[in-house]
Amino acid sequence: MTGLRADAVRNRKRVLEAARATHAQRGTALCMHEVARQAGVGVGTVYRHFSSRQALIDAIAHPFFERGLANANAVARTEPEGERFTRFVRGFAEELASHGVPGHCMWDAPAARPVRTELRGLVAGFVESGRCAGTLRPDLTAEDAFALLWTVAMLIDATDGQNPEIWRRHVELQL
Amino acid sequence: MTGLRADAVRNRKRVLEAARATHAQRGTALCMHEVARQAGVGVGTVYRHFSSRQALIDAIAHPFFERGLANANAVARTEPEGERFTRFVRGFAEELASHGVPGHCMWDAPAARPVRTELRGLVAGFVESGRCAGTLRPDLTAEDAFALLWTVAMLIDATDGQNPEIWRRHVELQL
DNA sequence: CAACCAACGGAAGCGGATTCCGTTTCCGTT
DNA sequence: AACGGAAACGGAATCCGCTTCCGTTGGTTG
Repeated sequence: MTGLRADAVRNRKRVLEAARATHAQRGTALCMHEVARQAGVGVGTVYRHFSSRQALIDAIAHPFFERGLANANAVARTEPEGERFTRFVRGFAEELASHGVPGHCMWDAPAARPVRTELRGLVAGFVESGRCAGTLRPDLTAEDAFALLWTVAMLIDATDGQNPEIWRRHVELQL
Repeated sequence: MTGLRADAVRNRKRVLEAARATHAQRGTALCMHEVARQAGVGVGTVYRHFSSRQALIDAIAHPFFERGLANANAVARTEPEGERFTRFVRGFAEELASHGVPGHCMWDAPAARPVRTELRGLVAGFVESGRCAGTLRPDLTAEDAFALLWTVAMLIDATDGQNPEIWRRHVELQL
């Protein structure tokens, strides 16, 4: 019982689907009326469920964050200490590229706040492990690591998934 | 003789000045009417001289590119081979940060095309020198170097000149 | 089944870029 | 010096997308 009326639940789902579809072809340039039309609802309805364009985009990106977090946890559990950071970064980059999520959402989306915090903790752990294991330079901070993730995300955004060469090399050079 | 009428020359200059002023306080969020008002001309005039908002921003960024190029040339002339690339990157970053130019202009602006090409050549040279001198890893390509410059620019943009710590560390880590 | 209120739809409002065209200003010519 | 046409100008009008508002609809509950 979410407290939402049945039709509201249905519409919310439709809007999200339409948004994903539109986002898949228009990217972040999706437009609210278009989404509404495709969902078969009025714009007002889109706005009741997602308070702004950005909020909608954030919502689209959300499952991606979840997955990123799950990955990080898996890495923390299964990878050897020295490899955690590098494996995580690679996985993160691949996922980002194949998913077409605008990288900046990751850092801006209020919705992603808790995920981000948790991720930050995990990454800090990876960095620490890597330093101890001697596979990462000893002066690398968690901040640096996050900045690195950020640049990777931006690079992927910018090349729009095309040209995997460029960002793959960037990732490898860094590591 | 530019072929431009005297008033056109005068107005173009005024518009550019107003645009710089507005850009200085509003950043890339500058608005065409505001610029027009401040220049004491109509919006139509702004558009005759700069075909779009983006074109205007590019124009503002132009002197910065020129300076970057001049710097690169200076570096090529005066710095020891092994230091060229790192010195250039540092200078470039500092300039970018203090000038408040949106980094992406550097890469997108059609106006910056020739500058970009020339810069690319110079940077390729720096990379080559650095590799020969043994101060850069031997597998670093000119492409990589450009990607690196790009990420630095983006990082600076993102922190908006604030937080020099972050990007300075990023630069140093890379080098 | 009636009454209430959550949800809906989409027209209207708004802000900012861009266009259009009637008016004004320059400048080479006579 | 004054004429005529090309070059520039100004700014109202248009376009476009996000967001708000409010009258209507139709689930839900007693």
